[in-house]
Amino acid sequence: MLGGSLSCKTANINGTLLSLLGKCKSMLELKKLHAIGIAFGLSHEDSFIYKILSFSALSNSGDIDYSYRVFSQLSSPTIFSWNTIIRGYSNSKNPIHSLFIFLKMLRHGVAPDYLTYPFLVKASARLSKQESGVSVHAHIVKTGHESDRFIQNSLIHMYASCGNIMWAHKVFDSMQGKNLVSWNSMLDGYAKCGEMASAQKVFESMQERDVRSWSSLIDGYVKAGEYREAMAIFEKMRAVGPKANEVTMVSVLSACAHLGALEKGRMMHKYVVDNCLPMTMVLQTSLVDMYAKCGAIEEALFVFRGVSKSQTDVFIWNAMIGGLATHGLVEESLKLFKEMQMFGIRSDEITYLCLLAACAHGGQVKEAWYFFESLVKCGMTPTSEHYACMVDVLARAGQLTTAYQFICQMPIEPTTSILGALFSGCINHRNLDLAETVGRKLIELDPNNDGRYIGLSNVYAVVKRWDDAKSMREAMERRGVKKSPGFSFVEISGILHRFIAHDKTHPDSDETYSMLYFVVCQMKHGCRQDNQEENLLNDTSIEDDLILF
DNA sequence: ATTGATGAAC
Repeated sequence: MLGGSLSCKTANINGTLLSLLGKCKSMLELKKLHAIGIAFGLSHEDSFIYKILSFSALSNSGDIDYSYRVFSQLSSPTIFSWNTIIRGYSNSKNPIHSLFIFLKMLRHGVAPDYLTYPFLVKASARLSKQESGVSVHAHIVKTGHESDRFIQNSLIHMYASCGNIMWAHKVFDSMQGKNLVSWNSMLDGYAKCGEMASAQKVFESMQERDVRSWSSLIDGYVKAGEYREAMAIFEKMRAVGPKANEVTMVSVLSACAHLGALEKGRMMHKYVVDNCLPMTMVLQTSLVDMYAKCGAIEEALFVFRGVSKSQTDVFIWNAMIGGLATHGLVEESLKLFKEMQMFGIRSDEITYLCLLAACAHGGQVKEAWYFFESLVKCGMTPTSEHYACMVDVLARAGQLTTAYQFICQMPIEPTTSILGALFSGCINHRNLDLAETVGRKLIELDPNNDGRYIGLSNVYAVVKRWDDAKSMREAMERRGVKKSPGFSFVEISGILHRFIAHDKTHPDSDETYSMLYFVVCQMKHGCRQDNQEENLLNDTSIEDDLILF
């Protein structure tokens, strides 16, 4: 009788705690409720433990490691508890832990069920670890779960994420009753691998398309560098497709950024606001990046300043620091770096790359050395890009010998970007002997890059070694290296204009070229517009410059 | 209780 009344009281407390846990918002609250539960002897009550596990493993404000500590104290966890932990880790920063827990589970003699596998496959996908994905797949076959639609969909995605489109397709083809997720996973797989013709085909054969189908296609075009196509698909989506969401807009903004399409970018920003799309951190980063890349650094700063700094991550700081750096606002970018440290945001390799780029733009050699050294001091390993940036700093500043020595004592083999930076420096500072050595090495390393032959040929042309210049062009032709024309875009009143080097087909071509001469002339002499052509014709050094740049 | 998407530097 007495036991009965006690357990009745516990049941009441349990009920109250369960409903409070349902409204829980933070780990702090959860821990308080957990403590109360333990005090009232509920630490072995299944429903109570499940709530604790699920919140800490799955909610956005959760803490999977806390969840795991609670889990470890259970003497014989149910399959639900195992799955919760595996699921939590599959979404975490360390998806590999899902696989460790899976092993533990097998050793405990607990059989995974149809819900365990999608999480394990997802963990492998997020790790891009095909080997582990295949092991999990083998378990799936062995335990007879091969025809589960959720499992098949996650397998398609996993193989596609690992770059194995063939196997993704095999699973897809074997499926009975494909649904939208199956089609989207296949489409996204092709888009991620840059096989846009196939992605487009899948997209067109789909019976039904949702916002993810459209977003995957747009993002595929963006990743493939086909920004105009991406924008065209977005316009089509606006006309006949579902409403875009914040993920779609991230890809679209990236396309605008690469095109330098400021007006379009502003319109996309307006689209986000007008449609009340959630202003996520990722979206804000894309906006900052878009404005910075389109030359609207003030607007980039405006968006950046509007972000509540308590929620920032390293991405948005890097975008802003990098944006300021490319705008030549070196002081500001270094100041922002200090601010970032004040907010306790840990800088990473990319931050240092941005800082080194800033130094390259501002000619700050001393600061560059400082950053390069602190990168190493912070326990990071400089990548070839860091070396390339450092060489760029030295080469731009004319310290060609130092740059050369720096390259010689690197622990890695010089890449083409490292030597390319030195090569440009040699040309800019007219060290044509070193330019020749480096240029020849570059061609040896990268015989299919047309720019290297042309660059070296131009060097010979400047020193009037016409035969050598010619032989460079011939070597290029002999090896079948295709000349890819340089081009750029400029956006005027929302219309994108493309300029190809030496192309004169644009209706305003004459005017453009006369402006170009004017600008070059001004840079050279600060001369006035009325005698520009005369000046230009009389000055052969301008021709040298036009050849070299 | 399950599956599918997005950001920074070159």
